[in-house]
Amino acid sequence: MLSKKSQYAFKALAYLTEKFDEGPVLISEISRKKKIPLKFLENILLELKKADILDSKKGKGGGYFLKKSPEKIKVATIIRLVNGPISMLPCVSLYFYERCKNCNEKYCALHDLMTEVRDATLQVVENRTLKDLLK
Amino acid sequence: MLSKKSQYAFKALAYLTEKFDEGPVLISEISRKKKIPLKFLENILLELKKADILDSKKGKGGGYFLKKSPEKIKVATIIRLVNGPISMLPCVSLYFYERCKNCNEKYCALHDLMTEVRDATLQVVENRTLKDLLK
DNA sequence: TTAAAAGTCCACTAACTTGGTGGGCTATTT
DNA sequence: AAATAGCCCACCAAGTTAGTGGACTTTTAA
Repeated sequence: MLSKKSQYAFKALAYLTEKFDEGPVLISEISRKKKIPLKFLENILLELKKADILDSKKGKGGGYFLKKSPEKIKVATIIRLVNGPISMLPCVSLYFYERCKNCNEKYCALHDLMTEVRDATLQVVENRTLKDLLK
Repeated sequence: MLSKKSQYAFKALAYLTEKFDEGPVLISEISRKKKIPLKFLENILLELKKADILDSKKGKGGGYFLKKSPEKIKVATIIRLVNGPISMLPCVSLYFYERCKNCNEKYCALHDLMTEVRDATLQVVENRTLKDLLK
């Protein structure tokens, strides 16, 4: 399951996607409109900024905004960033790979099955962007 | 990600699938062969028994065994039982559904996207059984 | 030049989950 | 009755999640 943090991140990003042409948006505005605890949202947006998804401006007229256009930001990227691995096992993860002890990957049926699951999931999240979060 | 508990459960079930025709298998044997902490495994097997996946016999010659034949036990069932929801959001879960506040399901794009992910995942795990964990 | 606006950073916390462990009890077989 | 093997209860340490509080820095505009 996605953490609440991830859900907040998606809500905030959807909002910033809506407002993409309107310049910086206040944290407090996002917090109010999307009902996300202000300080928690602050942390989330900062993290997204450090990951080069968002940029910000300080002082009057400041706020947060998407660094790239919404159709260039994949849903998969956001999940990995805020939520962590998409795969069900470390040994089938592309971005968070860890070798599994007591399981020879070459002959492990669970490994193969979870690779299929991973690919089915990626088929969706790698081909959807923030733009698809709008209707 | 699947918890260690889930990974242990799958390893144990794979072992019991191998030994399906050979009568009850000792917890201690599974623990030894699959390198799963004994007491932890005890809890897991008991839980699987209570969920009607396994059955057991006490006393000499006792142990655990699959209650149904391996090809009748779906991977999806085990995941839901030991790990929890397969969906990424409660509001798209079939077995652990919870309404989401601040998100009108009728018009929520994230909801739709996560429904797609869910279906892609189910396509795999609903159509594989314990038998497929063997090679 | 200074006050207000707005993001940045650090540190702390309560509650929950995960991955166990220990010890005794109960049922079954020989 | 003794040995075997699962059942059950309760507890624990470490990590994660979902926050909160407070001070600091940068930018803008009066």
